Amino acid sequence: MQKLKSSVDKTFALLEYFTPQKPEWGVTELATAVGSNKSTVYRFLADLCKLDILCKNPQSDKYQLGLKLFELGSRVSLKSAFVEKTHPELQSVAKDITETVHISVLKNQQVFYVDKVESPQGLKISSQIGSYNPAYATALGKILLAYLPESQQRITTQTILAEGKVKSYTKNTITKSRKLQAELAKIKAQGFAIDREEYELGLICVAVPILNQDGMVIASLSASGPANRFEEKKVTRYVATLKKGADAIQNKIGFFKP
Amino acid sequence: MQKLKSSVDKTFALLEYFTPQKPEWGVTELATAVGSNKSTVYRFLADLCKLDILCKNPQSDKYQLGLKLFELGSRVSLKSAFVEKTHPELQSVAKDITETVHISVLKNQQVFYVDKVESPQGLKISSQIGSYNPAYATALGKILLAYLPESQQRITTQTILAEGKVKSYTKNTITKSRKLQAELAKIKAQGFAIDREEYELGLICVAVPILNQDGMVIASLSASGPANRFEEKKVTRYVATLKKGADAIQNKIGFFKP
DNA sequence: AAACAGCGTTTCATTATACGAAACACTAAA
DNA sequence: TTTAGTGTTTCGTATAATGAAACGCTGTTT
Repeated sequence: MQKLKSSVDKTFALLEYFTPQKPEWGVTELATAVGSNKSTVYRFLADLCKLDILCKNPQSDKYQLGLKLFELGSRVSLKSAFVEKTHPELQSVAKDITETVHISVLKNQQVFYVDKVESPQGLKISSQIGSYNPAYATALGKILLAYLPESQQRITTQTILAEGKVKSYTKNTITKSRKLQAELAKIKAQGFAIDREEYELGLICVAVPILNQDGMVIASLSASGPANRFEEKKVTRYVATLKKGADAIQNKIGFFKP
Repeated sequence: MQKLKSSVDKTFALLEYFTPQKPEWGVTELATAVGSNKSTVYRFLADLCKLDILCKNPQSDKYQLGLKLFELGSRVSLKSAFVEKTHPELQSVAKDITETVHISVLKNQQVFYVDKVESPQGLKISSQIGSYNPAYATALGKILLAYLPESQQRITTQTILAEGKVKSYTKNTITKSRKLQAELAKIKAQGFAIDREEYELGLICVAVPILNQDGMVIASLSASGPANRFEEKKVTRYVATLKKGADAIQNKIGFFKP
């Protein structure tokens, strides 16, 4: 918190600490976590509380994210213009495939999870709407990269694979530029991407692109579940269902500028 | 913007201007709207843009709410702990009734819309998740008031009906304290609330309470649609379906502290 | 073409406000 | 009673926010 200059930066740096993993903070612990003064943090929290951006959990007497953020989040055009229209399609795809279905966009060279419909089955992957995952290690991400215009794809993959930025999540993770390029070419040729435990062991994911009327990729749609449920013959059926869903979504949203 | 002291206040005061009705702002127009200096507003917008709280629409070159807010909104415990669990129930109720279904909580003595599932029919009401409506003029709100503990109900209704705060939205809107008290008593006796064009002409809404294990009301569930579709005999069936849905939700969420 | 008007953006001296050390008020445990 | 841990308030100082003005664009008007 010491290097950030503007109050705006400081405010949202504080809010970033409120994660699903640690949704509640006391004044002192947060102050030590951000390396800032107790009274400074207190004033921020108190101000944010007055605005309902934060609120105090009466049980624990600690601060947590408040309803105002929920409201502002609902106002984001992505939410109101996109999710509300596409959600029913996700549902019908999820119902058909009986695996968890995600829709994502490329944001800051990463996969940004926009919406999901969970598998009705007990064993399912956990994911957080509004969170990020690496593009090169997921089917959703590889689709988004594969369908990028050529020049943009070159720049993006270079940035992503820059030294020190790649991480091998599993033994299957693609970390070499050569291999990624070949993979992206293959994906574009076949029209879908598959992630065979490249991000998490035991997790397989199939994804297809969602294009706008100009043929630009704007999002990707996926089904994911435990590896043992994803037999080869099922994949073909899943891809077909996903493609049908992607088509329906394309028709619903018409054009869209992310 | 001139009276607000802290930067936190100023930041969120600015964000409040980005509504569904006016989701995009230029620097100059926003500066004049808030009555502040152009460069001040510019710095705020630029800072917020860097953080993805806002982003620039490439088409219009104006600012709009960004993905970071979407992310933060998704992190609010109400969203992750409540909506994700209750949404499937809303769906099955909506499917059964074929009208738009809402779930709401009482916040600042108003009805706060937490989630909705829209009617599949063409003619349906429009509403914004994360927005507020007056409690005394809606079925959702009247339910929330009716099931409040007696002492709290007295205080809340007094505050709500304080001079100058009540507004007659239609000729049916309840604005008199006496009448509201009688209505709330009736609602609690019959177990559901109905709003016959009290908030908007042509709009009817039926609502039931969602209680926690201590018998405290924590939310309300409703079906709403055009008046001509809400015949008397249907209402009974709707109430039954809503009650079943409310029961299912109560079992799913167990206890909950709003 | 030149002048104009409308933006968003940058600059910089002034001043308001955010800052942190310390004190204070609680609560719960030793 | 002491101690240690909270959250909260105070107040002089340091710093970052402020607004007038200038700048650099763009498209329009003369």
